[in-house]
Amino acid sequence: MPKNAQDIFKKQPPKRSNPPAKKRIAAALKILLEEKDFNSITTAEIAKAARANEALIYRYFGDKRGLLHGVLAEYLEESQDRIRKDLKGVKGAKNRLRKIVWHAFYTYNGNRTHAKIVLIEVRNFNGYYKSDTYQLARNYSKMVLDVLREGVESGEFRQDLDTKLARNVILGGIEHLTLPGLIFDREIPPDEYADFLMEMVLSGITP
Amino acid sequence: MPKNAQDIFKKQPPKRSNPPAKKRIAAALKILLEEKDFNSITTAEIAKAARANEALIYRYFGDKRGLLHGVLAEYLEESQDRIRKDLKGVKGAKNRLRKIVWHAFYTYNGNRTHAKIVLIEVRNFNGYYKSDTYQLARNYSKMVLDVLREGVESGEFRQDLDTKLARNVILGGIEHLTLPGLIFDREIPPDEYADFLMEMVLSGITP
Amino acid sequence: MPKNAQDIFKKQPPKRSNPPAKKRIAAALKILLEEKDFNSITTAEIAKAARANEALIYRYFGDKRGLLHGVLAEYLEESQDRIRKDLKGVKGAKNRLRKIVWHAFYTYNGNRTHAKIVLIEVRNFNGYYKSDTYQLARNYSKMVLDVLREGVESGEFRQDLDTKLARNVILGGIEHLTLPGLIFDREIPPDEYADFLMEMVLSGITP
Amino acid sequence: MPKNAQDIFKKQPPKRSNPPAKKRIAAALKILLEEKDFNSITTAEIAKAARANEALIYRYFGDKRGLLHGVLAEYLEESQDRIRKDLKGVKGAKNRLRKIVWHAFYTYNGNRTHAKIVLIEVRNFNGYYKSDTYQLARNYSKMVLDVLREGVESGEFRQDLDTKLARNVILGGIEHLTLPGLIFDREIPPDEYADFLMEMVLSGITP
DNA sequence: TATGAATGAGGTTTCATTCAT
DNA sequence: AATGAATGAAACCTCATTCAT
Repeated sequence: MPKNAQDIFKKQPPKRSNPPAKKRIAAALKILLEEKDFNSITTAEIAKAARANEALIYRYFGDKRGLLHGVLAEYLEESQDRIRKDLKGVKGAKNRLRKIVWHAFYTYNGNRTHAKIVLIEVRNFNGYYKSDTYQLARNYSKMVLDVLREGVESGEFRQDLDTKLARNVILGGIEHLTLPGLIFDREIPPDEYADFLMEMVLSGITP
Repeated sequence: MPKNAQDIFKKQPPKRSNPPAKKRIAAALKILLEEKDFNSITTAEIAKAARANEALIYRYFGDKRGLLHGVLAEYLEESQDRIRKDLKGVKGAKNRLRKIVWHAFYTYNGNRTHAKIVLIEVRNFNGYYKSDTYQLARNYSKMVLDVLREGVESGEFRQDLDTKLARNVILGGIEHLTLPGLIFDREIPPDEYADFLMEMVLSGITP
Repeated sequence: MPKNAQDIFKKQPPKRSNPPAKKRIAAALKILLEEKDFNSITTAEIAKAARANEALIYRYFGDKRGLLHGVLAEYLEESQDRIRKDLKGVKGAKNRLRKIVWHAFYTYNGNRTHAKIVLIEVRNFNGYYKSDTYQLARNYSKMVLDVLREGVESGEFRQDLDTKLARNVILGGIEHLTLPGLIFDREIPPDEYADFLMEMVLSGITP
Repeated sequence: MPKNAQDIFKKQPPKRSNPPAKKRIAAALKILLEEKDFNSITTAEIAKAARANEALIYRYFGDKRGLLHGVLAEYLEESQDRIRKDLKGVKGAKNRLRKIVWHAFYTYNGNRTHAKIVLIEVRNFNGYYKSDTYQLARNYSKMVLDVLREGVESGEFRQDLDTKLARNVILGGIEHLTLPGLIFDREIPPDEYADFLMEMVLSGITP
């Protein structure tokens, strides 16, 4: 969004009322999500935490659910940007795959809110799988698939590998390993989990 | 409208011999929990499903949360009874431990509602860890601890084993393995998971 | 001293047995409808006027619209009962038709709220034409049709009369004549209007 | 749906002589009034349809109601100009009266929005009868009165005619005949209705 | 002239809970 | 033991209107 770019150059020191309510609202939800689940957070609470008028939630995000999607979309964009950047220097399908997987654990570990939204909150919503946000979420899935295909082409992975199936196993594995840490509020060690998952998967993937 | 259904029960002579409303209410909640989470179930819904008056929930269980605890307590008693019975003929700490662990997976797999309450719903409540129900839940934890101590005494397990820590690892492992199956509604194979967990744990426990 | 008559109508704080809130709510809406249109009446206003809790509107009538339908249904039943009773002694299709038409004007004139609901408010609602209340409203239409058919059989009306069309003309005429009086709050003289409409219609109907 | 309204004002070429926002706002309301009643139209909707900022409604028209009055005033001026023009060549009180009456039906039939505002929307507002717009609306009433007086003077109408009363009867008749067509969205045939009304009125007026 | 941001008051509706009998 | 009636608090959401620029 060009809005972001503008804001960087805006005069921020002089006036305190500069951060627009939209940002404050999104930020407020993020903070509140650390403590309770989305359904038990009220719009009044969000507005109060954001020092914004309740109606602005509806102006900016359509409705309460839209706000959650908005927050998720932000997270997804950020993390996918970071992955793409980090992936730049990495050569070889295995290495790239490990980087991607590691990134998932790393992100989920460092940003529990992001993790909770993706793995728990959003699944309740009917419309989610038709939403724009879901399309964003699929980018990640696409990255994994692409790397798998690369690996098959380069000979790093089995020629007869069913890449889509393999992708599902990998994504399922990530969820599998992340969830307990998320719910019971324990560490989700990225290196350990990434190694574990890679080891499991590679023994079935590599030729 | 289900008014008709109610009337059937209403017009009965003041003789008490039918299944009391208390049981019907608990049963109703169990059924409803199969489909939605506790917070989205309303007391009106419960009462209707139980063909009971809403106020009876409060007479019998104090409040909505009390009802959940009541249901959980029932489940816990049942399953702990079953474990104790099943454990009768089993000799040896390892065997007994495996039985206990297997039972957990078996119960969670067969009774998702039980699993959900224990692993998800109940954790939201502040008072839970001071409740009677929590004491019941600790019995299970106690069983594991006792078996571990037995094993240490009998020499089946390492003499220097920190039994409390080991218990936590085991209970954590059970949760760990159960949760994804629960959330994503997949199978929780008791034998496979019990074997897996025992193998992992034993290599660290046995002398 | 015996309790004075006033107590019957006044609110009786110590003991209940008041007319139940459901009735008070319906009555309150009726009164409010005399002064403003349905959309500008708030549920809070209704509840206050009924000295009842706002939530009871939803318990008893489902929603605000349901309340309007409830009130209308009451009116329809009352007035149709009265027509049927009044029609008992009347012989001859013409006479019966006049009685029915006269009744419409008489009812609309005496009960502006009834008239407003039927002729104005209810038409905005999408579901109306599929509602039970609409079926009730059709009874009236059915009465007119039946009388027209009687008249055709008895020879009072033309043998080749399209009774359905004639019914529509008559009902349209009633609305046509009623509306201005309704909107501009003028008299809707039943005799005069009934005569006028009958004369217009009969000259096209009689053989 | 109001989407249509938006499209009407689609991206216009960057001509500088654009109709200013004030006109676009008034035009937008006119279009929206064809589909829903004034109360269900939101200022946001109006602004969007007009591709104007919501606040401009307040700059140009004071408030939402002021906008309605503005639109009505426009209509009234247009139609009264037309009447005056059409009346130029017409001789004789009867003929002039018929022309005026005919014009009312003609205008109402061709411009439902105009009709709705005059006959329905505006009557809810308390202040209306003290507003400038109401004074405009009285011009029409004045025209009728003037023609009646002319007729009395010229001997075309009874010498003892109560012209004010007669005016009311005529205006009432126009409303009487217009409303049903308006509400039930049927034709309002100007010739037929004008003839009918004139005939009714004249037989009581002519000496 | 025009705008984006913000707001307060109020809308309908839901729900856990209590009370009188 | 059981019920129907009632309730208060809060939920999500809408809208006309104002303000700073």
